[in-house]
Amino acid sequence: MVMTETDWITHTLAELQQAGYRSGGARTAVVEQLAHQKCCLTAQEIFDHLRDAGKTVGVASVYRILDVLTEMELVQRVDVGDGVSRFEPAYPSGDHHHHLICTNCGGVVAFEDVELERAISRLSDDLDAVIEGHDVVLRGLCSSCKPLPGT
Amino acid sequence: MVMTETDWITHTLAELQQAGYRSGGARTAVVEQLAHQKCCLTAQEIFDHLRDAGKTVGVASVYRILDVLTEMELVQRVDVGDGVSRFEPAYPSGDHHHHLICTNCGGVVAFEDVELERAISRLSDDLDAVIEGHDVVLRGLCSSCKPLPGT
DNA sequence: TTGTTTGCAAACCTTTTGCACGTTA
DNA sequence: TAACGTGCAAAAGGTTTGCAAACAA
Repeated sequence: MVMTETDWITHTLAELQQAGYRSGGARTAVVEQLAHQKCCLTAQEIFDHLRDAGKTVGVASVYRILDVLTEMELVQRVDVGDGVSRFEPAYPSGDHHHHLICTNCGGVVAFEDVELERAISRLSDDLDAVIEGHDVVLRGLCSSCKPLPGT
Repeated sequence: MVMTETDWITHTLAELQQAGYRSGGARTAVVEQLAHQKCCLTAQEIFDHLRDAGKTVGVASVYRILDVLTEMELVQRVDVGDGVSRFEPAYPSGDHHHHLICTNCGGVVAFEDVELERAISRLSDDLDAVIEGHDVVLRGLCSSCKPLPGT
């Protein structure tokens, strides 16, 4: 069963309410914005999009809201190493993915891989640790930027 | 064959010279500091250590030097997602490792895993991309912080 | 009414840049 | 001597905090 954008919005707002948060315009706006662009949004990007849409939301609010959402694991923070945090909806089941950052065009490509996940979960035994989460970031040339074969 | 700290210092300074860089006090100091603490040093930490050791090195120089070293792949930049870049010596052969960040004590544990590397290198085919590098960051409880079994 | 949410502006922190001076080859 | 390396201070991002006004329950 796949969770749609709308489902995620509903689910997220419900979780917030259940956790005792009151509903507020800024929070709803940020949640909706996140839902619409599934992958890797900068706080600044969210802020800009909201402003373009005519909603007056302070940057600070965006950060505060992202903080709450990340804390509650409703949103996943993605760090690709350029000093800016990105955020994307965390779907409760499945849909666990990682990112390839193109060193040429700067684009972000999402991917998922079962073998990779398997290798990581095996690690908790080897490391004698409790793994709560993980991030994998690949750097390289995306399919559009990679040289053609034979050239 | 294992490269020692001293080897790495020699190797790094030689590479710099070969690349046309002149020798300078700050650069040597940073290289030595990096060699002594193999894992994950913050620019600020390097700066502090050097200052404690009585060497007057500007923060800017530390950043500039780390930049050159990273560019030349003599140093590896490690980003664990807390908004601060860390740096560690990059040993030319083998010694490729990743990090577990303890969510309790903030400690950094290095580890390496063949399966993980294998899964990642397989990905370049699946993704139709040229993978140049990768980072894996695990978050969880390190062996000292994890709850005892049965409690 | 009471405490939360929010926008604004200022503060913060890490990193970068400008520039004059010291150093290396 | 000419160009590079360095330290200092200022600037430049991204993110956080303080606070008073707006708002939900």
